[in-house]
Amino acid sequence: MQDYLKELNDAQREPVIQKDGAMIVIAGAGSGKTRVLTYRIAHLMNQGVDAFNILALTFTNKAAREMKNRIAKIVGPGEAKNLWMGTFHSVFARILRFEADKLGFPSNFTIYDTQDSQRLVNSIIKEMNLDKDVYKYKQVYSRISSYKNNLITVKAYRRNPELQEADAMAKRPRLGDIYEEYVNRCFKAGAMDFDDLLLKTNELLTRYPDVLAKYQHRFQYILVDEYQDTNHSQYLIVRALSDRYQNICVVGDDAQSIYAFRGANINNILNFQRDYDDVKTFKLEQNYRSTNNIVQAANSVIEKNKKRLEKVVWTSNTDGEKIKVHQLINDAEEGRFVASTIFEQQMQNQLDYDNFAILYRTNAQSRAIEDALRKKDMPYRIYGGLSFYQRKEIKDVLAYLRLVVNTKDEESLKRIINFPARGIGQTTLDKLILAANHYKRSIFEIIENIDKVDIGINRGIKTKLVNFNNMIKSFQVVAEKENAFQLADLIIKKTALLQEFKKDGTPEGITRIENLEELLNGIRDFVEGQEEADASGSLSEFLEDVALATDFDNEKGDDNRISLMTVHLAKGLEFPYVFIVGMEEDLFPSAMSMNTRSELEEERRLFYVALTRAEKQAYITYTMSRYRWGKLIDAEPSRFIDEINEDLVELNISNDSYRYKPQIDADIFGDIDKSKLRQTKPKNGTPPPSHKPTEKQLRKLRKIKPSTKKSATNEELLSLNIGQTVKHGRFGKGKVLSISGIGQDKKAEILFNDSGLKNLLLKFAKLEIIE
DNA sequence: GATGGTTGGGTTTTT
DNA sequence: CCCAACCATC
Repeated sequence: MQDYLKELNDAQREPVIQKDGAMIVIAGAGSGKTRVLTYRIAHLMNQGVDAFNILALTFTNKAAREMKNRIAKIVGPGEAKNLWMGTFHSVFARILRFEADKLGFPSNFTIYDTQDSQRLVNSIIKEMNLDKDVYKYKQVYSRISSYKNNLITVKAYRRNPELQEADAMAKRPRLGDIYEEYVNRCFKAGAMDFDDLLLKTNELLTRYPDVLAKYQHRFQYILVDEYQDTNHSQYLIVRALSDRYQNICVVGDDAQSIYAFRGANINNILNFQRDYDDVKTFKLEQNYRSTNNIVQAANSVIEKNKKRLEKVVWTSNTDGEKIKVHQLINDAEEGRFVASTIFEQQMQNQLDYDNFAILYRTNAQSRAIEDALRKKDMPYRIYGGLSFYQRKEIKDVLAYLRLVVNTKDEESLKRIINFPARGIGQTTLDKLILAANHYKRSIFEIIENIDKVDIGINRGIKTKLVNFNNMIKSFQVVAEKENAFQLADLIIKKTALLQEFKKDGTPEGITRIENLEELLNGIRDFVEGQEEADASGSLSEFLEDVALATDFDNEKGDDNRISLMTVHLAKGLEFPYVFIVGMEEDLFPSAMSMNTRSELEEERRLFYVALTRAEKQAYITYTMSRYRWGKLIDAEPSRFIDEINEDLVELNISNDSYRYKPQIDADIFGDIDKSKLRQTKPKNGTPPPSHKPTEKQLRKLRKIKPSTKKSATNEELLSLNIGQTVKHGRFGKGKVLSISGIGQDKKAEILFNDSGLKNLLLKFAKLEIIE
């Protein structure tokens, strides 16, 4: 029964069996943190704690789901079902729906995403006739967001002269007014933004002691993962809920705190000992994930940070390969290098593509990589970036659904009132908004009563508004008796959204149509899943799932693909082979994060996270120039590369790359893209910028040993015949069964005596021909 | 007054 | 490169 305890080392077991009280687990990268959390929960249940009384806050919903499945295997599926697990946002959104009336919100409140919020801020700035060059909506929004995350309500802001002065100094004295109007408008729209899900939870728990008591009693054991990335608002929620029983277990790693930009407060983890009585501290320092070289390289980097908790991560794993650093001429070459290296590794070692991850600092970098992978027909999946649900066509359909559920949802209404075009333009909309603000009603209520109010529009437009109203009303009737899938299907047909996208006929239009189909499938899956689970399957639940879904939540099971994502998204994940690309000054570390020491330290932690994702091998690449906003920009290697203990690095600066030589390997695959060639060719005869290696690089360069190849030459291998016997470094002796492909693409199916049947690309396979 | 084409300004990281 | 804002056209 308790066999699972044997699967833990001593350090891991201690926090698992420590049942009560406050405890913090400082868990180094790859030290089995998830395992500890999982087993701790299972162990609590085995000791008689009811699943209903356990709350586990994780970083992604996917992490929660996986943990739940693992727990179910130990304690049984029926029990595990009742666990409360999920992200802060999704857990408290659920609680807020239940208690919404206390805060004056409808229980089917809409969740505004960042775009909705920013658009609202933008229209408020316009309505207030403020200078849009001074009041930049994105900046204003991020200011509001940070107030909310620090629990500075409008009231608190008004009471705080320092903050007001700071905004006045930044020439934005009206920021408080915008903030106030924004909050009012969200309230009127029956909408909460991401930050509200935490802020309003705090409000709920503070204003209603009985509600607080209820949830304190309910959540007798609380666990928080990735505690280093909690912000003040989240911190206060955890404190409040755990205050009664003080059975709180937080897990985190200060070295992996990378979300300060969205309000995460590293002091939450640094000061945990002060916040609770009699805190037990545990440390997990043994890394099971990575080779010793990777662990030591990561250690040598993070050492440069001043603000750290005492902790030494070590491993008993083998040294493995060194960190391989490669310099490339530009971002296109970088993409090609990564693609062919993966291809080579994959063929040589017969690996699946899902062993590889490509990590970058900014989403924009994915493009060059994608191009390279697509050309070689290598399967990949991009996480994050513009997520599926943020795409225009998807948001359009969702806006209809959102409006049906909550007609007060102003942002959805604005989005679709004239899409597809039905002759209700900006001027009409402005008048509607004016009237809505004047009568203190929602825009939709004005439309409903368009006959009774005079807002200065002509008959023709009035008719159009009445038609719009009738259409939404008819959708509502359908929503009453049919499920979400049938409604969405009807909306797409009735509004002629499909035709709208069909008529442009461009490839983008076609993907949009495909996306709409995928959305419908997604809704159908949701509805069916809910029916199976005997859940209500309501439309608003679907919309909530969608609003809070991370990209990992839509994982399609058996994918064998290369993963592409930002370093931020890679936190908590691991891959045998990791490529960290774009390691350049101003990119990683980002140019925006080099002003203060603490910002730079966060970038360094980010690099630490990137390195420690790798199990077997980490590659780092940087370019000498890259396209940024369509312009070629000179680049310099990142300072972080130099910070890795140089004994653990293998620096590869090919001499070739100093001469201009595009398409190094394109001919191998016979797929030269001429448009790209033209693009990279130096214009008006100017030679590309020359880059001389720095002194330090040269020193490292000299250390690189020449590669010792004794395998057969390319030509010999390409003329390999069926029946010949060959020897491979890892697979041993084998016989060629068949040959496929032509030229450089030639592959051989080889039956190895010990390793079985393998399919090798001859170009890369280091084979010795025996006979 | 709505619509569609063009331009110009901004671009870190995410729930 | 992508989106908001502006301008000319119907």
